[in-house]
Amino acid sequence: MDRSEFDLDRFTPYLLNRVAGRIVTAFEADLAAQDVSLGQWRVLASVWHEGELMQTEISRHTSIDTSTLSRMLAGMEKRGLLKREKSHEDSRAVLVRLTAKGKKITETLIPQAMAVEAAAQEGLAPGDVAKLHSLLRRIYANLT
Amino acid sequence: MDRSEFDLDRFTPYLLNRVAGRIVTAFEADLAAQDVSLGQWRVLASVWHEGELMQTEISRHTSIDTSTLSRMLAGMEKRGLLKREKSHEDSRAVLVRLTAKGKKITETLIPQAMAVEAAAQEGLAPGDVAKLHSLLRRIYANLT
DNA sequence: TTGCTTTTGTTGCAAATGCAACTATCATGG
DNA sequence: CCATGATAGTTGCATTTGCAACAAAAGCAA
Repeated sequence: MDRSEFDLDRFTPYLLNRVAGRIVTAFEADLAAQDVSLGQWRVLASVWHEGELMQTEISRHTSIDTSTLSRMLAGMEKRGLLKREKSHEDSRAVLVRLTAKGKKITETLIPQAMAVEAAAQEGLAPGDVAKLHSLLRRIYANLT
Repeated sequence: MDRSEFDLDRFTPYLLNRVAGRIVTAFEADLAAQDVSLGQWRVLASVWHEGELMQTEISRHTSIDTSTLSRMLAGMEKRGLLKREKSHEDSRAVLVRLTAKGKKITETLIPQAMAVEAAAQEGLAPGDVAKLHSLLRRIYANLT
């Protein structure tokens, strides 16, 4: 097989992964300042955004395995970032909600995350961000 | 803070991560068929593409920590996928090269990876892929 | 109702991960 | 040349991860 037939620099998954890695790196200091791991941040952002979520839904939003999530949420609850309580409609399910402390930390991190996003998108032409989002959503849908 | 000020569905890092996760999922069966982990695939693809790489360079390409990589490469070498030999120019460095077996497995996976990419990009207008790559490269450069 | 399947969440356990500490080598400034 | 700092790689060790196996609850079909 010839090398030119597979150029990593034109391979979408590679480019995506590379960018995602850089974004994480750029955000790591902010996370560390709040003593929050990347996974925990994703949980906080998801629950903050949705208001209330079952663990399975968090898992789908964050791609974190449910077993990992179970233990991660236990730790976050012990630390007082969120609380878990059994759902009334489905007594298998556990509903996760942020505490005031969890909200506060999340709302500290959100503007910092948006600053990283802004830095990442600096210099893009008007409409480029919308185009990027549109393409990413289409790709996501294609793989569903 | 108002919920509308931070919409995950318009947050670039979230969209990127979501897409990356789907791509990985779509490729997992192919990887499992070769008994290759995601990290190992990234190593194989990088070394195949470059021909020969130092471990540090592999780490930069794949975002895999050097300590993890050290052990991962040892395992891959034991399995016969690659070989490591000391560099002559810099005797600290270890040069990694694929064996015939490693090349063969990689060249089995490459077309499968490209098929996943093609499925992901299905229905995109002409020029959209180039536009996507261009945006991703710009974002990457912004965070360097 | 009963039996079978699916879904939600937790835990055991082995493997993977990543930070520190360390060695060895190279680069640079006096 | 030597001294200092930077870089490449490995290993120790504690934590994290994720696959299996499991329990409990819900859904569904007959």
